[in-house]
Amino acid sequence: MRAPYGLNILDNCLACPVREEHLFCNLPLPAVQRLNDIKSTALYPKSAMLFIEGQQPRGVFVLCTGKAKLSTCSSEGKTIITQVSEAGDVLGLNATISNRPYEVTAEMIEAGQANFIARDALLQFLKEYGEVAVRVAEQLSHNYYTAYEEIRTLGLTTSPGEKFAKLLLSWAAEGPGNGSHQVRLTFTHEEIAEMIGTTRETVSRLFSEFKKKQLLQVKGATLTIRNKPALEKLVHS
Amino acid sequence: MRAPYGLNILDNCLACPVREEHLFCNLPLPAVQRLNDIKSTALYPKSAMLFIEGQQPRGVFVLCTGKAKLSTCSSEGKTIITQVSEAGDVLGLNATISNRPYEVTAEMIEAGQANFIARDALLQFLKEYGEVAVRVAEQLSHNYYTAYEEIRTLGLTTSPGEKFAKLLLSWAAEGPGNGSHQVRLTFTHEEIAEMIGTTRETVSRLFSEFKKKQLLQVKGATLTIRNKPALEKLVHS
DNA sequence: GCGTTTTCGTGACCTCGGTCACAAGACGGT
DNA sequence: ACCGTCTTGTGACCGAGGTCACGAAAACGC
Repeated sequence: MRAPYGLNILDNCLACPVREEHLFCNLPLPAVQRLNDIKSTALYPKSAMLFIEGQQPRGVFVLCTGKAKLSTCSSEGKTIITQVSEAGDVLGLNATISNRPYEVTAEMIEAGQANFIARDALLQFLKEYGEVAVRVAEQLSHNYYTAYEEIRTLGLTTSPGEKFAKLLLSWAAEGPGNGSHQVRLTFTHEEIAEMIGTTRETVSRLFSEFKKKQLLQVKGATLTIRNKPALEKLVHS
Repeated sequence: MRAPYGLNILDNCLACPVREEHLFCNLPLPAVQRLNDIKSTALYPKSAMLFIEGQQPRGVFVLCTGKAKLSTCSSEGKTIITQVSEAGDVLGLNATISNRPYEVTAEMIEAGQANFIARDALLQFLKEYGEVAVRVAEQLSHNYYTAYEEIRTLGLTTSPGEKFAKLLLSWAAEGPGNGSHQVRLTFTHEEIAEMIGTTRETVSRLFSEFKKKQLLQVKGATLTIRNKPALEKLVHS
């Protein structure tokens, strides 16, 4: 099936080749079948908002392809990006389960497909399939861990330099090969600043500084980490 | 039943007068009965550690009375207190569900009773009683919200003054009467500093400053908030 | 191609809050 | 009452990083 944004759409969860890699989708067949019935599939372009902080929860989005950034902002307009979600992540789960407003805004930063499951349908689904409830608990627990990692970064790391090094290492870790030193740089300095809670200028200066120290190299959109041990040392120095 | 630390122990969950007020304990009777069988009750003095960051999860602690602080610390020894738990809270749930090391240290700051449920028994319990799994999901979701609030505080609030004001208001909110302006001050400046991610000296100065500005008053262990609107204004200024 | 908008680099300045140091209370044990 | 330990108050210093300002470079639209 052809679709906009130069992407293919996959309507049938049962035919998803990577289903079993994803915590939430890796369910017994009958459950997947039911899931397939209650979800609605759509493609979202870059910059599309799946939901916005403060909205009443309509349901969850299972990200099938593409990437989304989760952010929250203060009344004065300061924004932090708390997470970048990838394929397999379930967005809006906490809000939907507890029926509280979405605590973040989810915006696509790379076009992709997401399957929406309305709140009522999800709750019914949980009741019918006990194993799904357990899976949801696991997913929530996982989300909590991610949030906790964020707290540790924000609360225990003092200098922007340290946070920046931490971020670079996390990119390297999730890259292909699991220890790759090459990363595609898809964020603006502004966005990076929002991830580590500092200003654009400081991020710019950090890039200069790290380049000068031979810690990294940037060519076009490719970032190469040249001295991983040094970065690691920076983190818990 | 009499017990040490000048406290009474309550062995029987069914006889707990406040059971229904607590998210996790407010279960159907058969489930409570089962819960009562698998838990083991103990009293903990002030400074007792329920579990320590990094330990393999043994199980969860349901706090019945008393208070516990949850904290995490960096390799360099910097510590942040992420939460102060009270009666009804379930500690160590995330680690236990996902079988990852406890992400925080739980230390009693006020002596009290806690019911321990071993991991195996808890998982078995969840399987047998579907409604408990849902309750666990709700609890996890609630934990997540708390964590998120922490992230917002750490990430979006710039000045220590603002965080301090926020903390004071949160104390006022959870005090008796829900809008009480009188709070018992049970923390040292050092601990407060760890809650808002600053230094002891800064907390001391903030107290002086806020007293001078007539925002609050301290007499013995009683803290009185004298100008709540001004504090609120400080928070999202 | 060219004009517009977004993103990036860098210098100058200055404030806030961290660090160090030391003294004064508070509290508890004997 | 005396002494040791823990907690609190405050001054002096200083440096990292936020803010402002401006120009260069890159990306985008047509």
